[in-house]
Amino acid sequence: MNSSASTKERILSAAELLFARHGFEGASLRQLTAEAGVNLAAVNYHFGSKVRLVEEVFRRRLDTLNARRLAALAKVAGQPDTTLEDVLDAFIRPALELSGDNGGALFMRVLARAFAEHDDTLRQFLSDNYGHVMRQFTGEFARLLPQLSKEELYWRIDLVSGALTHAMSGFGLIRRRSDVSEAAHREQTIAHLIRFAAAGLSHP
Amino acid sequence: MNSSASTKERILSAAELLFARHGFEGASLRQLTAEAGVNLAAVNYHFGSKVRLVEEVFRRRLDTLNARRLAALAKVAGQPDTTLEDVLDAFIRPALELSGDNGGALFMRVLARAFAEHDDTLRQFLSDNYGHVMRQFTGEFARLLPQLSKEELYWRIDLVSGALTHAMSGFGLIRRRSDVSEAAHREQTIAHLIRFAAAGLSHP
DNA sequence: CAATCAAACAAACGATCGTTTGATCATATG
DNA sequence: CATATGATCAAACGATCGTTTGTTTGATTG
Repeated sequence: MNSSASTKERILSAAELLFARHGFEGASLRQLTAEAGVNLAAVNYHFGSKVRLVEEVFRRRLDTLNARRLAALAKVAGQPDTTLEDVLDAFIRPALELSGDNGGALFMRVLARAFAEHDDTLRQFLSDNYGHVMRQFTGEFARLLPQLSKEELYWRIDLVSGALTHAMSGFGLIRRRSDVSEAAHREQTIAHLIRFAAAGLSHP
Repeated sequence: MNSSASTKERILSAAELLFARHGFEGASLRQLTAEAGVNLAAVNYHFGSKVRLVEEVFRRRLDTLNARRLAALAKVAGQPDTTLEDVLDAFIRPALELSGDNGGALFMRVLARAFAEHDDTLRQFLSDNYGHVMRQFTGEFARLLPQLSKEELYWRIDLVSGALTHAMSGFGLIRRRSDVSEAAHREQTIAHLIRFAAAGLSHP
C-alpha cells in the first residue's frame, strides 16, 4: 500500500493504523514494518527508537491540526459578537477535516487512546508541545461564560473533551449511507457535536 | 498488599491496577504476579489463560455494577413522575459508589480503556454479557425524550457515554481537598455529571 | 572510473513474553 | 499412618519483543 510514498511516510501511516488497532505496546515493529513493506531496521534507522516513532506519529498530525485550530480561533477570539458555537466550531471542524486526509480518521482513534491511557510520559509530551492550544481555547471559553466559576468551567470543559474525543474517534469508521456525501456527513456531525457541547457548557 | 485475601483475589486486584496503568497487552504476567505476591504460574492455574483473566476482571465488577444499575433503574422506570435526572442517577451513582470499594476506581479506568480501544473481542464479550443493561436504559431515555428521533437519541447517548466514561475514569485519582469527605465529593461529582448529561440530552 | 554516503537489507543480540511441566508442600480423608 | 488432593513453586519451553550489527545496494560527486 502507498508504495510510491517515502519509507518514512510509509512507516508513519502503518504505525497510525496499527497503533489505532492494537495500541502502542500492542503493535510490534515487526507487524508494523511488514504492513509498511519496509525492512525491520528502518524504524530505528529513520526514527531512532519506537517511542520516538510514537512521538512523530503525533507530531505529524498535531502540528497541522493545532495550527488550523489556532487560526480558526484567532478569527473569532475577542470579538464582541462571537458566540460559543463559533469557538466550538474552531475546535471541532479542523479535527473532522483531518479525517478527510489519508489516515486522519485513524489518527483520531490514536488520540482517543492516548487520552484514555493516562500515560504520564505521553501526557507530558502532549502538554509540553500543544498545551498552549488548550489554554487559549479555555481562555476564550472563560470570556464567553463569565457566570461560571473557574472550577465549574474546568469541569465542563473536561466533560466536553471526553464526549468530543470519543465521538471523533468513531467518526469516519462507521458505515455511512451512500446517498450522503462525505462533506454533508461531516457537517451533520459537526452540527451535532457543537449543539451538544454548547448545551452542556452554557447550562445555567 | 492484601496478603490476607485469597490468591485469586490478589491476582484480580493486581490485574486491575496494572491493566489500568499499562493496558491489557502492556501489563505482563510477571509484573502482575510480582505485584500480587504470588507465583507466576498461579494465573494459568486459577484462570486458565491471560485473556480469561481479563474477562474475569470485568466480570467481577460488572456483575455487581450492572445489577445495582438495573435495581436503581427498576425503581423509577415506567413511573409517570420519573425525571431524566432520576434515570441518569440510576446509571451514574452505582459506578461512583464502586470507587468506594477497594480498587473500584481503578476498574473505571480499565473500563474507559476498553471503551477507547475498540477491540472487537472485548466489545463482543461486553455486548454479549451486559448489552441488555444499556438497552434498558436506552428504552427509558426514549420514553422520557419522545421529541427526539431514534438517530438523534443514539447520537446523544453516545456523546453522554463518552463524557461519563471519561469523567468516571478520572474519579478517585485526583487529589481531593482533605476537608471534603469522600461521600460529599462523590455527591458533588454525581451532581455535576447529571446536570451536564441532562442538559446535553434534553436540549431541544 | 573511483570514492562517497544515505538507504535498505538479512541476521543476530539479549531480554521478555505467555504458557507448560514436574516436583514439593499442606491439608484432609480413608 | 498412608494416601489422595488442591495449591504453590522453580525452572524451562518456544515465540516474539526492541534494538544493534555488518554488509550490500544504488545513486551522486569529484
